[in-house]
Amino acid sequence: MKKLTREFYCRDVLQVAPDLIGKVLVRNLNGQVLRHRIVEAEAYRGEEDDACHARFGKTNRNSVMYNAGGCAYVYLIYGMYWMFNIVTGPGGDPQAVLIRGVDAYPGPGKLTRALAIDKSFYGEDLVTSGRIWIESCAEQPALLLTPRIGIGYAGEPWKSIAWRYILDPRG
DNA sequence: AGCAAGATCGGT
DNA sequence: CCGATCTTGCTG
Repeated sequence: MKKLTREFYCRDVLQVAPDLIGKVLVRNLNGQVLRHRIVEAEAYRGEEDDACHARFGKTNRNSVMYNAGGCAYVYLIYGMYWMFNIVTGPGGDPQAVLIRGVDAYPGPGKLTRALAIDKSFYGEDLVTSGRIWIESCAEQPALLLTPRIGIGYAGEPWKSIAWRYILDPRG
């Protein structure tokens, strides 16, 4: 189990997002180390992606998406759930992977609640952080692809593109 | 300065 | 299907 490096995250989001499935999200909660396998993720790719938070350009909320890969993009949705994303790409182009589920906690709002991830993680660097990072696993598991969830506001083709990656339950 | 909508979830 | 709950960013 090796901690993922900067190079892993600095690739295009369409390479990183599927590669994150099966990897282990590690959270050090005041000395208690929680480890969970990532089972669901989605890619958000650039200002031209009509579902991406950067579709209107750089704003205060999404500014961290323009960083080089490896840091966290955390935001509040519906006034009560924190969404945990990982920025990808070489920098300059806003990209991020939304972590939508881990083994014990399916659902993006549930996993942030269980792992105590909140606004204080905005911009946290997963390459150097001592409280959250990701480790590699033995082998790349089989995946299923579907369109992204909860982005009905987006137009075509963005609404229908299969940029949601799920661990294949059949292995 | 005001307001509508949101990358969700849990209970009817 | 609907309400909770509050930040964001668009519009005027």
